[in-house]
Amino acid sequence: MGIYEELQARGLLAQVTDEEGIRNLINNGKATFYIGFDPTADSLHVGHFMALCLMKRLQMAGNKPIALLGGGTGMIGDPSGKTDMRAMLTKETIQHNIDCFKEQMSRFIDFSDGKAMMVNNADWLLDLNYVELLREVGPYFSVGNMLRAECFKQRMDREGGLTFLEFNYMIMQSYDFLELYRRYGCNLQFGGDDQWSNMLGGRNLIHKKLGKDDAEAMTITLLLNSEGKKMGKTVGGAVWLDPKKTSPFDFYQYWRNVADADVLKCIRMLTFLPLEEIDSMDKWEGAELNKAKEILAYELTKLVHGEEEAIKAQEGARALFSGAGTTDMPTFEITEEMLLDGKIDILGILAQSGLCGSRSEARRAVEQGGVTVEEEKVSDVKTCYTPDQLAGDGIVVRRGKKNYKRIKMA
RNA sequence: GGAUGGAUUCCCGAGUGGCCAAAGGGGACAGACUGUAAAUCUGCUGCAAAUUGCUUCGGUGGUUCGAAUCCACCUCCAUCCA
Repeated sequence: MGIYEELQARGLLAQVTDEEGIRNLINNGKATFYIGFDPTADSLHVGHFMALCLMKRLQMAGNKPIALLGGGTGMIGDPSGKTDMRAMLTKETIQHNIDCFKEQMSRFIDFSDGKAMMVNNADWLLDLNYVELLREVGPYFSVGNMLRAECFKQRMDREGGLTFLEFNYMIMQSYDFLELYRRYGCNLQFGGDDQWSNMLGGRNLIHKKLGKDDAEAMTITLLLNSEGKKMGKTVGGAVWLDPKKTSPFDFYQYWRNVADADVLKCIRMLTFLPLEEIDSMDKWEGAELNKAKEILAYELTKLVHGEEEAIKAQEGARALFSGAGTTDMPTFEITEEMLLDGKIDILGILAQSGLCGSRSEARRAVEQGGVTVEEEKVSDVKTCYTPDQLAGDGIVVRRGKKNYKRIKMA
């Protein structure tokens, strides 16, 4: 089975410009392909992770990846799939984000010996001259076609509208493809399915401008959960790959908690487990799926944070949820200033430690029976603790089912 | 530039002088049930020294005993016209 068939079997492919052409290209390791990353934050997140995995798979099949960092396009902001206009980032922020991305990426992709490249489109986009650009690519874009693109149509109907700045994003991205084609012989572009129209723009530009028709495009299925929402997002924001922004434990828990309906899809799309093994899991039902979730969480944590962290997260989670020994958990230290009359009440502990957002929230949690200390339910909001009780290993405070913290004196 | 309609709590959205910390829904959170899932049911959802007090309805001033609500100016947004 070639890489193309494998990608297909894993459900990763959404749309392709030329099935036979692309199959031939990547199965024989003849593709030089690129994926763009917009440096909108200082860490990659789960959405990027899929793209990285794909790059890795293709690289293993002998193709050459180009990671394109959007230092130039980041100055504009992609309107695709966005309700609101993106905040404009400063040059400095973008550069900082690019540096962070580079570091994280090099852990997944092998950049040695020219096996992969990393380029920044700021190198060619920032120096463009407006009139020259217009003359060079302007004639090849039909405004009618652009407006027909789904992403623009949606934006036009929504509040906020579409600005000229964003409208130009497609042109910039198309120009990228053209430039990479010229410079490095890049003949394939990958991207999220929401990028489809932008990618076609590039392919089209190469065709019309250079008269070449060997540039292809291909999109990855967006990872949606069974409710149709993008995965990798929590209320608090994205699930990051940077352990400082999303701890390995939280990362593990995110995957441990996916809905039944989504487990197998995630395993198939995100892990490197052999397909036969995954197929055998397909039959699992009910409580057995819990095993699959553990596998998913473990495999992904291992890929992103390494085996050691994955084991730690798994053991920590098992210990916590079986109610047994709770070795590894976040600790919060109470300082002298937090004490009142030589003690601190439960509301203070909850609010100070971050287990609750405010004392009022803490009060509610206690009143509803959602707070336990050392596995004993706390029912009185006035319960107080003295430094003696918090000495040594302190106490384990839990809010709800999944939020634990060890509280002790500083 | 002109006309019209808007801005309410995490989001959508009601409220058009006191009964308003502000209906309803969504989401989040907590409880029950479970499998760390889903569905369902219940509670809860500004802050605090908590039968009370304080701060909130785009911004700034004003009218009034009393303003999310009325007036003036300003900012931003949408739609139509140019």
